[in-house]
Amino acid sequence: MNINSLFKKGNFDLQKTKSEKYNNILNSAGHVFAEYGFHKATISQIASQAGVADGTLYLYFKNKDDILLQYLNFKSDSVFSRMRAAVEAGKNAEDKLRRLIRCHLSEFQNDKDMAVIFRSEVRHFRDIETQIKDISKMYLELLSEIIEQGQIEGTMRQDLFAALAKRYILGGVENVISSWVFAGSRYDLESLADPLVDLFLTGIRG
Amino acid sequence: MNINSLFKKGNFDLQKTKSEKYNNILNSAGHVFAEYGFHKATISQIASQAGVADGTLYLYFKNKDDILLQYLNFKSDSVFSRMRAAVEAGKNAEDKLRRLIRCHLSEFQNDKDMAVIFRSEVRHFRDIETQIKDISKMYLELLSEIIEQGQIEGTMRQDLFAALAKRYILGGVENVISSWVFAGSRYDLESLADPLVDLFLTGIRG
DNA sequence: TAAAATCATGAATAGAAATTCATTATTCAA
DNA sequence: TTGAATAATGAATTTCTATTCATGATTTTA
Repeated sequence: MNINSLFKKGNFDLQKTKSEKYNNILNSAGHVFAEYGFHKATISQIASQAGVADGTLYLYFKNKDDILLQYLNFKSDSVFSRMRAAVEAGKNAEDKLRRLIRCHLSEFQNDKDMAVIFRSEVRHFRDIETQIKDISKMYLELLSEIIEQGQIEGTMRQDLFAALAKRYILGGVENVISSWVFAGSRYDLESLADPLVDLFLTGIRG
Repeated sequence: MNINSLFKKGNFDLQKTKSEKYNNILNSAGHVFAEYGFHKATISQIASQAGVADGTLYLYFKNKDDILLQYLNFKSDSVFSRMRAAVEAGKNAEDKLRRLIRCHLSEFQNDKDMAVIFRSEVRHFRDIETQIKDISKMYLELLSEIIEQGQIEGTMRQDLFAALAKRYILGGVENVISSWVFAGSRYDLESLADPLVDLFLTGIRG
C-alpha cells in the first residue's frame, strides 16, 4: 500500500462520469468489506458480488487497497458535505451541534456498511491516514467552529478545554454508533441525537 | 479462527507458571501487532522479535489468531483488575469515576502497544467478540454501578439516559486515548483525567 | 553417565488469494 | 457493414506466509 494507490491506471473518465460499473464495484466492495473485513474479503467475493470477473476490478482500481481507499474517500466526501450543510443550517451554536449530531447519526444509520467500515478499517491505513480526507479531522474542525461560536454567544463555557471537549463529543457519538452496529442495528439511531446532545451540554451531575 | 483457538495444545503448565518464553513471545507479538497490525504482522517477525524460531511459536500457541486472543485476554484481565481496584478505592460515585478514568488513561499510557491494539484489532474478532472478556463490556458494567450509586447519593441526575451516558463516557475516554496514540503519544495522558471527568459531570453549557 | 523425554529449530510444504494477460466480446466510427 | 478501439473475461501465474515436521539440542531421570 502506498500513496500511488490513489492514482489509477486509465480510468479517469470513468471516475468523473461515475460510471455505473465503477460505482457498482465500490458498493459491492462496501458490502463485502463490511461483512468480512478488509483483509478477509477477497477480490473474487467483491467481483462476484458486483457480477463481474475478477480481472475487471483491475480496470477500475489499481489494487485491492485502492478499492478501500476510494470507498473511504467517496464516503467521506459525501457525508461530510452533508454534515457541513447541516451545520450551516443551524441558527446558533447549540442548534448547529444538534443538527450535526443528528446528521451524523442519520448518515450512518442509513448506510450500515459505511458505519461498519469506518468503525474499524480506517485504522489500518496509518501510512496514508493523513492523506485521505479523514472524516474525524474534518469533524473536529466543525466542532471547533461550533464551540467557538458558542463561547462568543455565551451559551458555552469560556473555560472549556476545547481540544478535549471536541474529542469527547466525537468519541461519544462514535461509541453510540459502534454499539448500535454491535447490537445488530435494531433500534433507531437518529432519535438518540437529542438525548446525546443534552448530555454533552449539561453533563451527568445532578 | 474459531473458539477452539482458546485451547492450546499441551502447554497448560507453561501458562500457569508464566514461562519466560511464553510471556516473551506475547510481548513481542504485542510490539509487532502494534506496529504492523494483526494481518500484516508475520509469524517470522514475531519470532524474530522474540529471538526464537518460527516453529517455536507453535509450541506455545495454537496459531496466529491464538496469539492475539491470548494477548487480549491477558491484557484485559490485568487492566480490568486494576480498574476494579481503583473503583473500589473511591469513597463516592464521583470519586470512583475519577479514579476509574485516571486508571484507564494511566494503564494505556503505560502500555502503548496495548493502546494501539485495543484501538483497532479487537474489532476483527466479531465471531468471538462475545467470548473474550471484552474490556468494554466490563467497563460499561463498572460505569453502571457508578452511575447507580451516584443517583442514590443524589450527585448524579435521576433522569439520566444511563445506557447513553455510559457510552458517551467510554467513547470520550477512548477517543482521547486514540488521539493521544495518533499524535505520537507525546503529551501526558493521565493528566487529562480530571478535565475529562469535569466535562462528563458538568457538560459544555455555559 | 546414558537413555529418555522434552524443547527448539528452520527449511520445506501447502494453501490461499492478489494480480496478470492472452483471448474473447462489445462498442464505436466511418 | 466492418475494421479498429475499447472493455471484459477468468484461467494461469506469482507471491506470500502460516504451518508442519524431520532433525538436532537440551534437560531430566534413574
